[in-house]
Amino acid sequence: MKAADRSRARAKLVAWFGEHARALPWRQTSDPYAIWISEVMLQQTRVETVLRYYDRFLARFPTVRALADASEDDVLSMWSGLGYYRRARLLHEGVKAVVARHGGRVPEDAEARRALPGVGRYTAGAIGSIAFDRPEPIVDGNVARVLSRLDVIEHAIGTPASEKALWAEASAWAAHDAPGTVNQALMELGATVCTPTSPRCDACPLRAWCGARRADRVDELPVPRVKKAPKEVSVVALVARDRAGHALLVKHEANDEGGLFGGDLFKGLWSVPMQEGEGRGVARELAELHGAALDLAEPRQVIHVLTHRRLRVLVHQGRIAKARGTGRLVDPDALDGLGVATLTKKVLASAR
DNA sequence: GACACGTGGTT
DNA sequence: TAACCAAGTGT
Repeated sequence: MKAADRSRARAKLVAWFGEHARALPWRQTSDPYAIWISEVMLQQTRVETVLRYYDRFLARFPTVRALADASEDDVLSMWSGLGYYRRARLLHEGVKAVVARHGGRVPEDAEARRALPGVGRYTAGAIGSIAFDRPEPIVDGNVARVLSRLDVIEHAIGTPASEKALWAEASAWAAHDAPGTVNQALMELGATVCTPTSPRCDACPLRAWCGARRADRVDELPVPRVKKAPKEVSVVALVARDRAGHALLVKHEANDEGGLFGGDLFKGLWSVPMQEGEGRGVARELAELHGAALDLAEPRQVIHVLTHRRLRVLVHQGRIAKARGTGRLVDPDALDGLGVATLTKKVLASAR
């Protein structure tokens, strides 16, 4: 888009945002720490979902120092159910780095911000523009869609050519007054008007400058990247209870055995013993490993879909007297305060 | 550069 | 209902 057009379009967009911006909690603050939290929570996650976590998380960890001083267990417990748990671990590392390197203040310097764990190009730009009013660009899924349509960018999303064009254009949009407002307005437009399907072009403040609309190609843009179908994986889970009905939970740590649960998946979270595989033999191994006795009952099935995997979990039941090692016996109805993935809750619910 | 990393809502 | 997708990052 030409600079003169962009200038008029920006003014129009900012005016539109002034009228139509949703009143979201992270828009009521200029605290860079609070904005950082919101940006990390919002990664690949819907606003409505984040609304259930944001205030609670900030109340528990109101400052950089409060979060830096917390245990990873406590951080993950407040993140429980939000998904992409590595975000929480990296955020925790990030605030610790802010304490260690920057005296507990989120750095205004762009390079210093970008160097923090869990702070990539997008998050650095979001904090910089929104909290510090610095002319730094952002490109998230919304901005990518808006700019792809506006400028008729035909390269598939995620390709180097597309990234280059989008960040260049986003830089031009942000290189003026009120970059934080401009950036948020671009995202808000993508979230509420320039939507993936059924965009409301009639209500769009930028329709006069939209190349896709002019060419009647709004539905063709942006060009999606090709995705592979999730692989189906069989998993055996063991719900072993003591006489009080408490179930054995073990902390999920990376190991060198590889396989589905040998990597970063659910790392640091508590779960019932699980192992890739199928059949009663695998269940018996799991039970033996943890000092439990396997029940005769047929396993229940739980389907849980991740981004790249479709998990078919067969939930076996067993009995146990005492937890070994780092295991703990936990009341399945009192999981608050524990970092637990939704999969674990589904597995426990299937075996009640 | 492709892939791993969660979950829930929408179509 | 299967597919898609939502304010990405790290390896």
